[in-house]
Amino acid sequence: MAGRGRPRDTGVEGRVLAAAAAEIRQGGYDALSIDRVAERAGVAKTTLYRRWASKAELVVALITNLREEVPFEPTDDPRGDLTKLVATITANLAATPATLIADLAAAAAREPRVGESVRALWAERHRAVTAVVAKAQEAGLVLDHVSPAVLVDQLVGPLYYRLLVTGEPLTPDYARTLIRSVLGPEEPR
Amino acid sequence: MAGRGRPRDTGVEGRVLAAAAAEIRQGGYDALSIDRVAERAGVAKTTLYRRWASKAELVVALITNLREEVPFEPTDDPRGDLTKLVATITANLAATPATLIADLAAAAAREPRVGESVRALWAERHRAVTAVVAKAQEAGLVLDHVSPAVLVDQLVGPLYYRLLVTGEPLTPDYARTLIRSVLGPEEPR
DNA sequence: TCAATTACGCTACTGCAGTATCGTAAAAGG
DNA sequence: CCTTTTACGATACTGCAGTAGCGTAATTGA
Repeated sequence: MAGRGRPRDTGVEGRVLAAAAAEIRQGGYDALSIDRVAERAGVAKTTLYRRWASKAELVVALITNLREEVPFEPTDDPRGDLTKLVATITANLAATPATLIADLAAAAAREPRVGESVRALWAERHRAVTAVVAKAQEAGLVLDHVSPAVLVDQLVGPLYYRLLVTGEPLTPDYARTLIRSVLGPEEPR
Repeated sequence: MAGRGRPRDTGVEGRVLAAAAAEIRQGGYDALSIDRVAERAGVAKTTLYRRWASKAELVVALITNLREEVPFEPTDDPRGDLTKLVATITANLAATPATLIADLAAAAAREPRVGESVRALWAERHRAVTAVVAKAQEAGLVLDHVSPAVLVDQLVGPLYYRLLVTGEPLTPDYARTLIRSVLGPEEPR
């Protein structure tokens, strides 16, 4: 398995990601300078580019790395599940600087590889939301003519729309409003 | 009105915008280089920066300039109006390179002034959609508990979500699906 | 005519992402 | 031991956005 030549320094990746994390925490995407990260990690810039093809790919790797997957356990209350999921996504987005999301989206649009990575980041959550929506539909909470995939877009899309386009705040209340708009007002049991 | 010193060269703005338009048409936001635009317009780079504070502001001015306002005339068929509006927005977005939208969103997140300009660009359309949605609600096509503003987000947000996040295509069919999802299947008269 | 004021062009600069080149270090295989 | 192979560090470079400084052109007011 190990090739012929000099082996890769296994410490590089960790040191670079740590340095990058420290830099991006204070100042977002722009403030992260490849030169500074390399110096901070004690690594040559060229070595850094041997691991990640671009700044965007480094940032995606960084986020993938930081991200702790919170596995979602569906209960038998689809409405509650959906509310919780959307609230979590809203809170995560609200806690992330808009510039970071926007810059990643821009990089994703430019570089196909980054696009794939970003989509892979969201795939799991997207699946979770879709599953819960489908379950809600089975439970009769959603009209039959609605496609679950489209409904997911109509729940999550507005969050990005607010964050990236209108600039309106992402509040927990807005998340609840989105759910209500789709599922109707809550009925007392 | 005219100040004391040397008057501004009134031709600069037009020449720069024309040069910028020519550059951005082939290659998008990235390919637009301020240096090249300045040279092409026969204008010093510093003069260019005296008119627009950043590349993003120049691009916003460019788009504002190119944009021909298609005034929307509402009929007495809210569903038809809404379908038409969303279809138009979808077609416009689909025809615009994703990188341009994403880069503008990124610039808007970074520079407040650009954010205002971008939002001003969309304000008119946003108002038009909101008005039609409100009319649809009066006509009984939308349930009462739904807020028009939120419904607009749920119609337009998914378009940006697809364009910037999931990368899925923006087809006319998708626009129709969005409408159906919100207003229900079309009822034959 | 002359000073003040404002705009312009020009040159030079910083910091940035990304690339190319080259010498050298560390491993494997002969 | 020696060659091959791969990784690394260092330096230097390009093109970019944006800024600073300066000399000069064009206008107004005295």
